[in-house]
Formats: sequence, C-alpha cells, structure tokens
Amino acid sequence: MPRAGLDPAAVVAAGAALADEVGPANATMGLLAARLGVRTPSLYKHVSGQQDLNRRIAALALGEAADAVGGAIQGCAGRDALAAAARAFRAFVVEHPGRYAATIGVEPSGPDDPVAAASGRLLGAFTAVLRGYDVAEADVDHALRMLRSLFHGFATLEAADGFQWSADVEESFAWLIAFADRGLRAL
Amino acid sequence: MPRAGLDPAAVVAAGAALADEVGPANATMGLLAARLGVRTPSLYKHVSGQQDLNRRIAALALGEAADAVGGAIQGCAGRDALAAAARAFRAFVVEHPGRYAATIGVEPSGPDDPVAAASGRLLGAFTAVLRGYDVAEADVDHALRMLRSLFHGFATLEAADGFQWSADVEESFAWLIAFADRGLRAL
DNA sequence: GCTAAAAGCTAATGGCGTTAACCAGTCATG
DNA sequence: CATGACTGGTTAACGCCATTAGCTTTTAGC
Repeated sequence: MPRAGLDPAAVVAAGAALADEVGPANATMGLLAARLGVRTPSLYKHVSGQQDLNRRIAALALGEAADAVGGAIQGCAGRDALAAAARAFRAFVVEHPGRYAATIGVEPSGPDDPVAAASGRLLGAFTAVLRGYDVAEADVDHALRMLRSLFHGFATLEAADGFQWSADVEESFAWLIAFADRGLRAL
Repeated sequence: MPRAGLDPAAVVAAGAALADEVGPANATMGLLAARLGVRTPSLYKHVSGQQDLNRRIAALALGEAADAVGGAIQGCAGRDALAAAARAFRAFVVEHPGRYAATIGVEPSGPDDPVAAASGRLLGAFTAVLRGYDVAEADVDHALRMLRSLFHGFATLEAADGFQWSADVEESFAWLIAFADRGLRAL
C-alpha cells in the first residue's frame, strides 16, 4: 500500500480548494480525505482538527489576498492604486469564496500567529494605497477600517448573492471606487 | 402530559434568541428544543428543518432591522437621517448578531417570499435616507449598494472581532458616517 | 539491515439532523 | 355527551460527521 505523501501544506491547499468548490458548509473532512485519496482519520496526522484546518486556510487566504492586492498596486498611486487594490481584492473573493469565508471569525491568538501576520500584510497593502492620498495621521486607522468595511461588505454581499436587484454589479463597483476616491481626496 | 402550545412563530423567535445568545454555529436543534421544554423531533411539527428555520429567522431579522432603521429615520433628513439609520442598523446587528448572521446567504426564492418582502422594506428605509440627498436617479442603485456594503461590512467585521487594532471603534463609526455624508452631499 | 518515527489504516464513540411510527390531548360535530 | 379526526407531542432508529484509540506498514537514519 503506497503512501499518499501528504503534508500539512497539501492538506490545507486541498481544503481551501474544496471550500471554494463546494462551499465552506459542504467542505467536510470526509470529502477532503476522499479528494486526497485517503481515509478521513489520516487527515489528523497533518492537522489537529477542523478548527485548526480552518485557521490554516484563513492564513493561506489572507496571505494570497495580501499578495494579490500588494502586487496589483505596484507602480500605481492615488486613484489608480485604489482601483487596482479594490479590483484585486474583489477578484480574489469572487474566485476563492470558500477560503475567504474561512477568514471571517478567526481572531489571531498571538503576535506570531500566521493569521495575524497575513492579516497584517493585507492591511499593509491598503495602508500603502492610503499613502497616495492626503490622509491625516489621526484618520489613517479610520480610513483603513472604512475601506475594509466597504470592500469586505461588497465582496461578501456579492458572493452571497445579496445584490438581487437589477443594476449591473460591475458598474456599481466602479461607482463605489470612484466614490471612495473622491471622499479620500476631499480629506 | 400537558402540551407546550408551540407554533411556528414561537419556535422561530426562540431560535433567533438562541442564535443571538450562543452563536449561529452552536444554536443546535437539540438546544432549541430543550429551551422550549420539548424533545427535538417536536420542532419538525412547526418547522420543516434547519434550513427552513434559518430562512424564517432571516425574515424575522430583516423585518426587525427594517423596523428599527425605518423608525430611527422618522422626522430626520440628510445627514441626521443617515446617522440615525447607520446607528440603528449597527445597534441591531450588535444586539442581535445571531439572527443577523442568519440573513447572509439566503436568497429570496419568489416575489411573495417573506425574506424578499422584509429585505425590500429594509432597502426602502435606506432609499428614504438617500432622498435627503441630491442623488441622480441613475445613481440611486449604486449609492444604495454602497451604503449596504459599508454598513454590512462594518457590522459584520465588528461582530466577528475583525477590528483588532487599537483605534476606538465608536470613533471609527462616526468617522465613517461623516465620510459617507460628505460623499453623498458631493454627488 | 535495523530500528524508530511517521503516515496510513480499521474500529469505535458521541453528537447532530432527520424520519418513521406511535400516542395523547383537543375540539368540532353527531 | 360521545366520537372521531386532527394536531402536537412522544420514542426509536438511521445516517452522516468529527474525533480518538490502537494497530500496521512504510520510510528514513544509522
């Protein structure tokens, strides 16, 4: 009986992909094990349980999101950077709804927590966007939270089919970016 | 053996309260039944399953949120109305995190769906807020989605402890209202 | 090659949602 | 007042899920 050759990273990656495909609710341990060609209990050799797996998926997703946003804003500033960051973030959530869903509700336990590190990197990318605007030092935290609420809310609602009215979602998103840009510029 | 005298409304109300108390994940059928002084299968006489229960809780929550927001904006206009609506919405989510969580991911099936009706009422309340601003007809839908994303995102992140940095959340929320007000006024 | 750790397996447990089948209260009608 | 149907409760059982325990086999280091 040959071995499958798994390791924690492979399990986490497969779990994230599975969550994207079938939704976080249907991403069961048994399904994941089957996907990896292994019996369910074998997963516990690499991951200490579903909560641990979820944490690791969240860290992976936050890191990937930080990479996507950080990469998208390279060489841009001001409105271009804002638009690039927003589009990169939304694209990530739309393409990877399952792993992104894994990030909500996980609170970093320690400063050396991978979740905290990845979360900080994502935050840093948005902070870089703000540097293209004249935001007073005292307003940076608030503006950051505003952007996070705006984009997280939009992406979450879109992923959950929360926009059931008629208007075009793409157009709304562009409108939203312009709105935020104007507001930040007027600070 | 005296009867408990339940009906669907009572089960839904208790389910919503339970979700608020212990969180949606821990709000199990068994717990709800125990809370109502009844055995688990009895719940299925009033509700056709967990999914149905969740739908009904969502409709209840959306209706309550619509009432709260609609009531809060009575007699206000412009910035006052926006602030009142925002605060009422956030207060509702903070006080009833479980039932509000039940609303995400439920898509109305038909036009006579209670979820659609309640969702429409909530949307109407925010539309009334927008009437206090000079928003072009073509921008109403976009502005509505923007406000929904902003407040939904903020409330969701706050409920999930997503704001782990230092700055005061109250202050951030006030800042966010002022930001939206300025932006809408500049349309 | 030998040994020890790592990685897989089977079996079992307990909790959950759900269904089936049954029984007791309630209530309109004769 | 009796009766029968309906309603709202019950117990028993099933299947799925996460998790743990204990065993076996592969792999890696000496």
